[in-house]
This record gives sequence, C-alpha cells and structure tokens, in this order.
Amino acid sequence: MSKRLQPEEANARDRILDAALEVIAQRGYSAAGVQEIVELSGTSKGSFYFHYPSKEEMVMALVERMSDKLIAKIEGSAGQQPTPLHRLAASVDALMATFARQRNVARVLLLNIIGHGRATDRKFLPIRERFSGLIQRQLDAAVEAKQIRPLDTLLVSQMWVGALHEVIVRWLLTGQPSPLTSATPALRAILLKSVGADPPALETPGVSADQL
Amino acid sequence: MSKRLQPEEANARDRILDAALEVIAQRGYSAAGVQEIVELSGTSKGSFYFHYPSKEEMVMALVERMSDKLIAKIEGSAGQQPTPLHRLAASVDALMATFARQRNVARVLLLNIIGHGRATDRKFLPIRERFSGLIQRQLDAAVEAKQIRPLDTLLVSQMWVGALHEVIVRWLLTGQPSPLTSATPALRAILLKSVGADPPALETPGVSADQL
Amino acid sequence: MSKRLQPEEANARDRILDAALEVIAQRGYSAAGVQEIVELSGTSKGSFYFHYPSKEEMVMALVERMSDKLIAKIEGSAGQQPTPLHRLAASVDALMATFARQRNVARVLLLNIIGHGRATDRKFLPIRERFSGLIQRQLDAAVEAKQIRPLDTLLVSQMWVGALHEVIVRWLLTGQPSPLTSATPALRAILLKSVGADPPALETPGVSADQL
Amino acid sequence: MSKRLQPEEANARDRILDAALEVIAQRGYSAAGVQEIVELSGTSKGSFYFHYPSKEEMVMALVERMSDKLIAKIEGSAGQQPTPLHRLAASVDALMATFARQRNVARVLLLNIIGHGRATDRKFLPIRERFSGLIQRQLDAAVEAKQIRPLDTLLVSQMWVGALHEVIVRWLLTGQPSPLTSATPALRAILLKSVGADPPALETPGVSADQL
DNA sequence: AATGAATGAGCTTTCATTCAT
DNA sequence: AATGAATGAAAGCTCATTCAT
Repeated sequence: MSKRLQPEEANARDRILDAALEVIAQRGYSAAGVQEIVELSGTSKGSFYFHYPSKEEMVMALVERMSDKLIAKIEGSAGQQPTPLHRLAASVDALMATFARQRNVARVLLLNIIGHGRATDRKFLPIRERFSGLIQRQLDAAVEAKQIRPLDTLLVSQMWVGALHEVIVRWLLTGQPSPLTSATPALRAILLKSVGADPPALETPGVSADQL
Repeated sequence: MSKRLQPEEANARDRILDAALEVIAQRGYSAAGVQEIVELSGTSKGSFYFHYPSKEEMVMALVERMSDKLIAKIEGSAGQQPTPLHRLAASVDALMATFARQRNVARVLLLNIIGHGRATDRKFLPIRERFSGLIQRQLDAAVEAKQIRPLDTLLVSQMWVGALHEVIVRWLLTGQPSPLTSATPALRAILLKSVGADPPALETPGVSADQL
Repeated sequence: MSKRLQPEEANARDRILDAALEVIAQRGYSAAGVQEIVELSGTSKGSFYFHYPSKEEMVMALVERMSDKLIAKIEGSAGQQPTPLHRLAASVDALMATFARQRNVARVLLLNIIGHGRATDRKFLPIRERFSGLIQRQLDAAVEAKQIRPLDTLLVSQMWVGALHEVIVRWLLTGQPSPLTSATPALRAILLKSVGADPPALETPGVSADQL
Repeated sequence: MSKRLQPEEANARDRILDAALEVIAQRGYSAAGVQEIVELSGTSKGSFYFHYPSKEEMVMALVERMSDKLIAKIEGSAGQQPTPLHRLAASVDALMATFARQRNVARVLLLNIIGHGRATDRKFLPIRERFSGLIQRQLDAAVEAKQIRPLDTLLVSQMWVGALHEVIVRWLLTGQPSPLTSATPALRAILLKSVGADPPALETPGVSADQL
C-alpha cells in the first residue's frame, strides 16, 4: 500500500526533480546540464521540456518542492509545542535535524541557488523570506506572550536564519561539526540568549531541552 | 603622491580585477564573460591570459584582493579599541560600514562566489574562515579577559558571520534597511547579547557607543 | 442544406488544413510547428499523423486544396466569356479578385511554399504549372482564333504568372496598392498589350471591360 | 598580381559567405545549418559567430553582396547604351546572362530567401525594390524621352521583375529553356511590347538587337 | 606585454515523429 | 479515430582558452 515507488515507477516530472537535486548538489546551478539531469532521471530532453518550460522554471519548481516540505516539517514540529519560545526552539531543532538528514537539499537550498545574476537572485528572495517570516512570526508571538522583551523581530529573524545558514554551510564544506546536530543545543542556546530568553525558562514538565 | 590612478594609467592586472568586480557584481560568476571583462577593462583576451592562468584563478585573485582590504580595514578599526569586547563591536561596525559603502564588493563577496560546484566552493572556504577566524580570536580574547563567559567561540564566530552575511544580503536584494548602517546599532547589540555581554558594559570614557 | 459548418463540426482532416493555412501564413512553412497547428485545429498530434503521413504531405494536401478551389474559380469565371481573349482577361481578373479576398491563401501559395530545398521546390512545380498551363491553353486558343499573332505561349504564360505573382507579393508585403484590385485594369491592359491585343478589341456588346 | 585567391587563402568572412551560398542553394534558408556552412568553409562555429552576429545577419550580408554585384553588372551594362529603351533592353539581357552563369546566385536570390515568416520577408523587401526601382527609373526616363507613352511605371517595373523572376525560377527547377539565355530575345521583345515599344525602334546603327 | 581571430566542446531549446493507451 | 507523453537528433549560439603575430 506504500506510496513510495521505485524511481523507475515514479512519474517523469518527479524523476526529473529528483535527478536535478542530485546533479545541482554536485555541480552547482550553472554547471548542472540538462543532459546530465535527464540521463540520471532516465528520461529524455524532450520529456524535460515537455514538463518544464525551461531549466530555470524547473529549478524554481525543485526549490519550491523542497521549501514546502521543509516548512511543513518545521511547522509540524513547532505546532506541538506549548509556548512561542518552545516553538522557536523546536523550529531551530527541526531545521537542523532535517538538513542534517538531507545534505543535498541543504546544498541546493543554501549554497547553489544564489549568485547567478541579479534577476535570478531576486526570484529566490521570496523563498528566503518564507523561512525568516516563519521565525519572525514566532518571535512576534513570544513578544506578545511577554516571553521576551520587544525587539526588532524582522532583523532578528534574518540574523537567526543567517546564523543557521552559515553553520550548516560550514558543515557542508568541511564536515564539521560531526554530526551536524551535535551543535544544535549550543546553537539553540545562543540564539535564545540573543533575544534575552534564558534557556532554563524553556523547561516545562515533560519536555526536556534535549527533546526539542 | 596619490596612489589613486586614472583607470587608463593603472596596470593591466588591476584594471582587469576592477572590471571583473563590476561585471561579476552585475551578472554573477558564471555569466560574467571574459570578453565583457576585458572590454570594460580596456585590455584584451591575450592580456587577460597573460596575467591570469584562467578565469577561475583571476576570480580568486579578485576575492583575495577584496578580502585583504576588508580585513585590513576591520583590524585597523578594531586595533584602536581598548578591550576585546570593544574590538568585537568595532569589527562589526567596520564590516557593516565598509559593505554599505561598496555594494559591488558585498555583492561579489557575499553573493556571487558561492554555489558553483563543490570544488569551487571549497576553494573559497579559506576566505570565509579568515573572517570568522578574526571574530573568533577576538571572542577568545574577550573570554580570556573575562569580559564574557567561556563558550564555543568557533560556533559563535560562525553564527555572527552568518547573521551579518544574511542582513547584508537582504539589503543587497531589497534595499532594506536604508541605509544599511541604520541597522548597525541593533545588530551589534543583539550579537553582543548572544554572548552575554551587556552593551552598557562597553561604555568607556571617551568612547561612546555611537562612535563604534 | 449549407455546406459551411462550424469549425468544431467539420471533420478533423479539414480542420487541420484550415489551421495549417492560418499558421503557415503567419509563420512560414518551416516555422509552422505541428504542435501549433493541432492546437489551433482542436485536434491532437496523434490525429494529425493518423490523417497525414507527415507534415510535408499535409502541406501538399493543403496546397492542392487551395489550388483546386482557385483553378475552379478561374475556370468558372473564364467559362462564361465569349472569346479566348475575353477568357484570358477574365482569368486575370478572377485571380486578382480571389487573392485579394484571401490574403492567407495568397501568402501560403505565393510566398511560403517555395525555397525549402530542391526536393520540396520540385514537388510544388506541378502546381505552378497548373496555373501557367491554364493561361497557356487560353493563349493557344487565342492564337488559333487569330485574336493574337502566334508567339511562344509557354514563355508568355510563365511571364504572365510571374507578373501577377510579383504584384500580389508586393501587396502582401507592403499593403500597396490598396485595394489590390485597384491595379487590376492596368495590369490586365499591360498583359494584353504584351501579346499585341489592344484592350479595345475586347469590347463586345453586353460585356463591358469593367465586368471582366 | 591577381586578386582572386584560392578559397583557403581568402579571409574567413568571405569564405563563410561563399560556403553559405552553396549550402543555401542546395538546402534552402531554413535547412542550411551553420554546422554545414562552417564545415564547407573550412572555418568553425566560433569563427562564424565572431564574424556575424547571427545566421540571419549573415544571410543578409550574403544577399547584399550578391545584390550589389548584380546591380553593378546591370548598371554597367546599361550605362553603355544610348537611349533609355536601349538601357532597359540591356538591363534585361544582363540580368538573364548573369543568372544564367550563376545558378546558385539565382537560386538563393530568387528562390530561397523568401517565405520564412513575415518578419524575414519584410527584411528582404528592400532588396526586391532595388531591382524594380532600377527598372522603374529606366522606364521613367523612357517616358520622359518620349520613347514610350506615359504609364504606371511602378506597376510595370514590378511586372517585369516578376516575369523575369518566374522564367528564371522555371529554368532553375526544370532546366528549360536550355540554355536560359535562348529565351532572352523573345522575353525582351514581349516586355518591350508590353510598354508599347516596338523592338525595331531599338535598332541603332552599330548596335544590333543580338548584341543587347 | 599585448592583440584578437580562431577553436570546438558544450550549452539550452526545438520539433517532427512514434506509440501505448 | 484519437490522445499526448516521450523520443533524440539537430538546431542556433556561447565561451574559456589558444596562438601566430
């Protein structure tokens, strides 16, 4: 009854995105050739351009698919938490855990889809904003719940995203820390401290910090 | 005695780097053609390949030139400060101020030289590390001077660099905040708070926070 | 009893030809894609290749359909005339009038189906010859009826077709003369003069030149 | 001292045009691939696009080169004639003679550069107009010199060009008449007759009709 | 030191045609 | 009869790099 099919059984649209993820992660956006993508996907150039109007549009679709899944995972994880601050901590943890499990997704989302000209960069800006927007809303809620003092949540959300981004990129490039998630507790503590939230304040009966 | 020459008087090596900075900032690394660079520089393809063995090596030289200048500016600014914590604050301020004044440098250094394949990315890793290394040494000094409590300075330095990176990238893409430096005081305060340093602790006679 | 159907009611074979006429008139033979033709026709690629073995054969069918209708119109118009010379004049008039009314037909027949390689050009030669053959037979009849002196009717028929062709092509490309048919009397007079037939010689009781 | 070089010695720009003439004559405009042209020319794709910005621009250059030479030949031949009517006759003769000698030029100029979409067709319109304009000016001069009665010289010049065009195209496709120039005297006579000029009126001492 | 014409592998994209349904 | 996803050869074009001058 499983919906998880063997690659050969999945439809061409998805097989192409799967292959593109792999190839772009290895070679980067520009150097990822349509030829290599269709070879890996077991389809053909004709099929590629039947399903996507251009390489660029196909990458947009790939990035959106990845973002959707990642956002869903984060929101799913945060949704089970009792307070805004717990939700922030859970979001950080979920993001780290997800990227740690999916190096290629991290590679493409954090490393390979920027720096390809002003126009392309601006196209991906909304995706950046989805993540920082999610953090910002949680920060706003924490302020409203008086868990933290009022502050520039737009700026802070960008800083958090940037801090997470950099730590993960270093891991991608150097393999350190190993595993990536070993850095999560310290990272989470520093981020919370930056908004004046003492990590102990998070403790609630039945939810230890490690579980976040 | 001025070192600032008219473009036509500067030597070919530098004119090529100047032109490359401009072109890469506009088009991105991959789309920046050697043809356009040599046209803007007033030299020729032959000259380009006489001075640099490849486009990639030339970009390395450009990035190194930019990094050297930026590091020098930061260290120069930090060197005048009395304590490690003052030096950290001054470093952040100098970095923000310098990128705010040189959009193209920010664009290339932060946006356009990553994501072009595993090999290329690893080549630029040392440059990333120069910046976080600088911050880390200042953090270590602050710990040693007991201005802040012991913490994982490697991780924190990466987080700081990432936070700065993201704020500046957003500014490059959206123009907000305007001017970029208007965000500096809040940014500096949040970063210091993340390591448990109260901004008031920085105040010293003759050096107001605004001057940092 | 009407034979004129709504496009959706006509059969697929004809709907494809109708669409092809439109698309080839706009884009030219080579640039007219099968995809666009089937989209406009409301059919499908499969249907296209069920009814026609190839794009080329389908264009042949289109050209033949158009030629048949045009020849029929010309012969119908000429058939009502009393003498060979009248029939020649009527043929010229009918041809001009028909193309004036059907720009797309003129475009495809005169402009878009030649110049696509030796083989293709030769395929369309018989269609060219249908028109000049029709003129030639009328010229031969005029010679036999002693309305004009003996001459190289093969050559003259080609020249007439070429002259008409060029005038119509110019009109297609420039819109001049406007309307096309405003040139018909002068054109007819010059053609007749070229074979030594004074236009006044055409006058017969009950048939004024204007009616031709 | 000859300027005529072996193909290998000529410069790349011209070698490309020479090869393009050959390939387009065989295959037609659309089917003539840049690959085949550069192979025949002994150059490379890079060289092709170094010298011409696109295939279309290169064909424009080819057509202009051919037109220039043809117009020069016609005007040179006509310039030696005593009267406008003689110049008209000489122009017709020169055009027929030139195309008879250069089948490929005829093929490309008369057969292969039209019918490739509205935009392209309009681009070549000025070239059509160079030839009919030349004829029209000679007809105007003949009217002014009272060698022929006033008439619509614009229309007549188009008709002449069309008549010549068609005769030559038929020869290209069928090989008839053989040689092409065997049709010249009759053709010339019919054209002159179409404007009311008796061929005998052309006779001048020392210039027989055959020499025209 | 410098020039710029030349190279050719590689790029993204198109398109007539096929075929399982 | 009809569908439309799939194919893959070929298209026009780009570009880092080379080299005779």
